[in-house]
Order: sequence, then structure tokens, then C-alpha cells
Amino acid sequence: MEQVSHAQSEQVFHAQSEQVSHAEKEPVPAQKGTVTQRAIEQIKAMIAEGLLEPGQRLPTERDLAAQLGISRSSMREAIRALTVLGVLEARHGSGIYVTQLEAGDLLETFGVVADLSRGPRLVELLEVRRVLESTATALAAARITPEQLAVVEGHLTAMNATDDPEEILAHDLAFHRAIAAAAGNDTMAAILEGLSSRTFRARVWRGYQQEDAFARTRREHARIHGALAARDPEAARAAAAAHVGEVEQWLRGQLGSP
Amino acid sequence: MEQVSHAQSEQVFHAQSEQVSHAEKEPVPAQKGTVTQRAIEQIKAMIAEGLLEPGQRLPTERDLAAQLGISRSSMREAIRALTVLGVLEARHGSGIYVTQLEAGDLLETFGVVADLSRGPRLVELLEVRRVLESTATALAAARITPEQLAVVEGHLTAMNATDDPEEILAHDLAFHRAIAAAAGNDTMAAILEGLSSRTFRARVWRGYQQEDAFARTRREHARIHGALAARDPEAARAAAAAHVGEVEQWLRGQLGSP
DNA sequence: CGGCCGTAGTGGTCGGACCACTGGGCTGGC
DNA sequence: GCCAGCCCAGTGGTCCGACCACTACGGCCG
Repeated sequence: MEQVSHAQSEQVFHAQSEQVSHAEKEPVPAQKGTVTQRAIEQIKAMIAEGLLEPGQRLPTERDLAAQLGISRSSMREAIRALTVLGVLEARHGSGIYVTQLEAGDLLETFGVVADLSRGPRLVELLEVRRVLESTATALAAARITPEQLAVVEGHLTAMNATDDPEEILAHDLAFHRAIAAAAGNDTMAAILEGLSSRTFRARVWRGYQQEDAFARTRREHARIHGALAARDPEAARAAAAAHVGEVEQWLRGQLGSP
Repeated sequence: MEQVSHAQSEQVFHAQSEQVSHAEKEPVPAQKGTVTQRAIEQIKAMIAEGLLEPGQRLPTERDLAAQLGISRSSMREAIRALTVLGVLEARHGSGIYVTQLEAGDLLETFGVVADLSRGPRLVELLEVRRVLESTATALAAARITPEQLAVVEGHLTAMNATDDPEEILAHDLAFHRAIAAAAGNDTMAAILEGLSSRTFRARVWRGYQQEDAFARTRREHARIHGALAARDPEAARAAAAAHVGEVEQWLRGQLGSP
């Protein structure tokens, strides 16, 4: 509405486009895509080739921009992009650093998928979670240490000791997180973390908890814990699959009757 | 080195910081994080709440920036961030649009994880892939249509008809992609796509193919195809798990002797 | 010797100018 | 009357330069 007259037609052609003035002997100047996109790829490539180690500090934005022959603005966009991907980390006043490139760093964006999905895709996500969660639980049954098992048990009892839905949800998350951690596959744990993100579960639970879900959930969790304590991978796998599958089936039924 | 004298100490304090000058009755002005980060969250929230439908066009960068009370530069960083996440899509000269928010759009970034992972995490990724791939193959065995099966078969024969590693790799990818598509879970297919990204597999294969891997791969693929044709989910699951597990075990052994 | 403080340096933000591309309306030829 | 082509307003892409907010380091003072 309040779009004033831009008057951008009085363009004096300024000699600004000498951005690639210097000699470029490359057979293909690789003018593909935007300069920002190119910068993203180049930084990614530098990391992939080992020129940038995890935790290492990068040159300043100004230097990086000069190095790749682009403006600081474009370089900042590239850095921002790699920041949200969990590849880089910018510390105000200090510098830009490569993250540890661990599963948790890179898979944080996975939560966005869960947050923005709805309808049929929620069921698909739960199906993926069922597969991974059951596997992780089975692995945990074989590898879990007594200390880790105690943590799991702690969340189980804490979850049974309260009626506050918020607290129950928190301990529910921690329960599964502890199991995933005990499975020994950080990547799988990180994916499951994303698939169980706070907003995602809260959204599903909003209606699910109105059923007799609390009692059922407690029973299922007890069964999972029992299988872990018994070091029975197959029982653990079955219990976990049934647990997630329960919610999955309920959600599948909800799709037809909004 | 060639860092010239910035001379940025002659700062005349300009009245520029009236960015939040207007009345803000919120109990907490939510000054958390950077303005760009806030913009990202706000746009994400708009989409999550349904204010922005998939495919819909957003206001211009300039309008959006004005709406949220930030500069166009910061807004552009936010847009760029959401672009790399597969949430938004910018078309030069036309406008900014919300993507279809399908699994493929949002999980495209998953490939970055595979590209930047190395060492033990590669094994973890293969373990995840083994779990998902075997499940997807089992599902496909139960649901695949004759047309889809024909496509799978086509890639199998094409892969057996050439000796060009590049071409074999391409058909190998397409073979598994076709199976994943037949499983009926787009989300799972998208994740598997990321786990089988071109650069990822090329890196692993670089050494793997020197063994007698070609013949073995062909045999395993034939076994998978046979299970699909026989509509035998359990056999398909086993064949797929063995196929991925083969590479997984080889890679596991490689870790000790670089 | 230790804490305080100044300051250089770095990421964060802003505003404006200009470039490159798209799309629809206008014009002119057929 | 219709279609092709041109024209141009609008929009994303890029660049620049200034300034703000924060960090880290080192010298100064008690």
C-alpha cells in the first residue's frame, strides 16, 4: 500500500560490474547460480576436503568476502545459511567457527521438518520413528549399562509419579532420549530427537491424551523398561514398535475425521 | 595481512537505533537472539499456523522487512536461511514462494549431513540406512505394482549390461530409489535419498569397487529383485539388509587401517 | 600481583544504489 | 482481428559504506 514512488528508472550505468574483472583462466567460469549459492558450496567444499577442521575459526566475514571476490552482504547470507544448517557457528564479537560437525549439530534442522509437517506426512514421520525407535531400543537392550538403565528407570518412575501433562511429556521425551543414547548410534539418536521434537509431540498429544492414553503409555513404557532390564533385544524391539505404533494408528484414524 | 587501517573510531553517534521505537506492550519484548533469527522464527510460525499455504507467494522482501521492522539485508538473510532449508523458494524477478513442503523439499538438506560426515559417523549413517532400506524394501514387496516392478527390473538389467562405473552407480541409485518410491512412504524415501546422495556413495565406492564388489552387488540386487517379484516382504527385508550390511561391514573394517 | 578499563577487532544491522530477470500490458505489423 | 515483439514496472540479487553491540586482550593503576 504505502509503496512510494521508487523512481528507479534514472539509472546511470555505473561501472560497478567489474566484479570478475581479473583474469579468469578457468575453462568454465562456473557462473552457475547466485554468488551466494556458490559461496555456500565453496565453504562446504573446503570443509569436506579437510581444509577447515571442526572447531576451527574461519577468517573474518570481510576477509572471506574478499577472498571469494564477493561482497560482505552475499558472504553473510552464505554464512547464515550454513549457520542454520548447523555447519558453522557465529559468535558475536569473536568470529565464525566450524561446528564439531557431530550428528546433533547437523541434524538439528530435522526438527523443522516435523514442525512443518501435517496430515498424512505426520503418519509417515511416525512410521519412520517406529522403525528407528524399535531398532534403537533393541540395540539399547543389548548394550545398555547399569548406569544408563538407572537413568531410564528414573524417568519412568518420575513420569508415573505426577499428573501434570507437561511434566509427563518432559519425562516421556527424556525416557526415549536416554534409550536412544544407550543404543550407541549418535546419528540415529539425533534423528529420533528431531522426530520427537517438543512442538511435534505436543501437537499430537493435544488430543491423544484425552483418551485413556496415560495409563496405556505407562504400561507400554514399563514393558519397554522391562525388556531393557532383561537384556532382551527382541522383546524391546516389539515393545517399542507397539508403543509408537499405538500413536501411529490413532493418528491414522484421526485423518478421516477432522 | 593486507588489512588496511580501518579507522572506524571516528564514529559519530547517529540516531540509528530507533528500530524498536514504537510502543511495545509485550511483557517481554522478546529481544532474544538476532533480528534475523527472529525473522526466521516468525516466518516459520506463519507457515506452521497456516497463514502461509504451500505454493503461496509472499510479500516482497522490502514489504516483509517493513512489516517486521527490520532492514532488507536482515530479511534477506532470513529468507536465504529458509531457502536452504527447503521451506521457501525465491524466483528471480518474480517473487518468493512457499514450497510445497513435501518431504523431498524439506529433507534435501539431509544430503549435507552425508557429505560432511566421515569416519565413524559414516558407519552410523549406513546403519540407519540399513534399517530404513530394509523396511522400505519389505514394504515395497507388499505394495509394488507391476509397472513399478518393471522400472526396478529395467535398472537392474541396465546395471548388468555395462562396465562403466559411473553408469553402474547411476543405475544403482535409481534401482534403490525406485524401490523406495514403491514403499509408499515419501518421507522415508526422501531420507534414503539423502543417505544415498551422489557424493556420499561415490566416496565410499571409490575403494569398495576395487574388490570383487561388482559381481557381489549384482548378485545382491538380483536377490532383492527376486524377493520383490515374489511379493515376499521378509525375504526382501533380509536381502536389503544384507546388501547394505555388506558395505557397512567393509567400511567398518576400513576404519582401523587408513 | 590482580582487577579494572580502554580499545582494536569482529559479527550484527541498517539504508541506499544499482543490476538482472520476469511478466504483463502495449504497440505495431500481418 | 490476431499474434509477435517490445517496453517497462516490479522484484529478487548484488554491492557498498557506515555504524552498532559485543568480545577478547593487554596495558594501566591501585
